Amino acid sequence: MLEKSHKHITCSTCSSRNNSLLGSLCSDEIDHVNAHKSCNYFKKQQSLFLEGSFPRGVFCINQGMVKIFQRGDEGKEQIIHIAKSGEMVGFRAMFSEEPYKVAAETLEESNICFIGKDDFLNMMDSNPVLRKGIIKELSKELSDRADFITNMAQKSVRERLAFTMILLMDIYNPEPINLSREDLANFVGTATETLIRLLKDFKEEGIIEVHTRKITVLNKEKLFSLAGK
Amino acid sequence: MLEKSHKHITCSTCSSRNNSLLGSLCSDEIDHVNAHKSCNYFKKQQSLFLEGSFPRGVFCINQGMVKIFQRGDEGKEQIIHIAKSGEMVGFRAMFSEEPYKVAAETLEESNICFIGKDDFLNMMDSNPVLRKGIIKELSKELSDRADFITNMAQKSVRERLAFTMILLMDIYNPEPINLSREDLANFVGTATETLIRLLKDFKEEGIIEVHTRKITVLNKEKLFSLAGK
DNA sequence: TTGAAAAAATGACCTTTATCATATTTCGAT
DNA sequence: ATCGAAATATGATAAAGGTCATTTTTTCAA
Repeated sequence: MLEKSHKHITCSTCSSRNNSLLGSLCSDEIDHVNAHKSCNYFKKQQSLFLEGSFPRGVFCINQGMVKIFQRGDEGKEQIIHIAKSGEMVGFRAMFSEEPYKVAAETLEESNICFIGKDDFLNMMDSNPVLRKGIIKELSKELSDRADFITNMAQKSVRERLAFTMILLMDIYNPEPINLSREDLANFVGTATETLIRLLKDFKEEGIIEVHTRKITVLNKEKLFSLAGK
Repeated sequence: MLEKSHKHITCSTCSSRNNSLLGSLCSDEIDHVNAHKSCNYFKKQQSLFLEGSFPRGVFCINQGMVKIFQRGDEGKEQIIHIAKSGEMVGFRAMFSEEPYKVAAETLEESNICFIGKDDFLNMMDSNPVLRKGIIKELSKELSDRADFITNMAQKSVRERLAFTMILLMDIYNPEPINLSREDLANFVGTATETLIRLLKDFKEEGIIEVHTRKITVLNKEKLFSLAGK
């Protein structure tokens, strides 16, 4: 259920919170966040923050999908991550006290809450569980990005597409993957034309099924063996 | 001055500590670390930890260089980072409570201290400045890796080599860059032969000067413009 | 419902870079 | 100082994937 207005989403009953970094908050803290946050409805392709801007707080995805990306020299996007319900985005640069090096934009209409920087940092100071959760999250993402780099450096586009589809399958599960060809190409790190050709191959090999933008994985095992994992 | 034995290196007088994450420690804490750490002399190409092993503490580089890398499917290394004096390595996976996804190995003979996991985690609990420093460091590295990914995805090998040389120049400064062609190739993410050919080009264009393994940058500006930054 | 614009698909071509083979130089142990 | 092994260098070739041009399909607003 998507709230189309700016209606308030109550943290204490937010189903996305349980498996999020804020799952550890006690009811007092939840109430405090609830009182200090703002809730917003985002249209498709609406920006949360831009490369170069300064972090003013964190975004908490109640419902929807957000792409985190960088723009390369010729304006081509490189998607670094796709965040879904329950994830928080925008806090990395907040800690490093630097302007954002990445941008964030919704991939579909979304309900996203915003917690101000000070509120969030205070919570981190007073809540060791939250703090540990965040440190753990940052560390995990560092690992993921190391894998990403190694994949980029050593794998063919075909292998990377297989790898990316496995990631996306988990993110979109149980729905089919739903991304434009261009976004998909920008996640895999290839030209849109090349991506389209490879999708056709995968389709012909019975690995996936495609209905316009919606991609369903039919043969997960084959995908794993292609990705070389 | 390199200690070739296992002689103790005293934290309170360690010159590498000032600009390190441990710079914020008070003298009591320093004494505690000093009493609980171990110091080791590492030969060239000696391993600190392997991919797949479980973190037991953190390594603190007093003197020397350490490469952090992953091994791809065909055994080819992808270097993710090169750490120098003052840097700490091995703590990322410690937080994420997972086995190491990267390995660490000295590039030259080094003096490296080791602080056990419990000692380190206790320090983090009791020292907010250290904690903030670590969170900031993790966040910065996440940014750096986003840049790394975008570079890999969108830039030519030549551009990436320029970018990598700028990084290495800062790491090795004021010494010349001193890496095997293979390590250099594994950092840039290319084949060793391709790297050698590009080095030759850079040499002919007067951008660098090469004496066997030692590479000196002659034209930093050109390097910047090549790297597209 | 339709028409224009955006997205997806296809084809032809060409550049970049990997791979394999081999020669040359440098290094390190005796 | 010398020999053998490892590292570096170079050449030839092939393949992967990018680019540009064009067509087809889909989407979305009037």
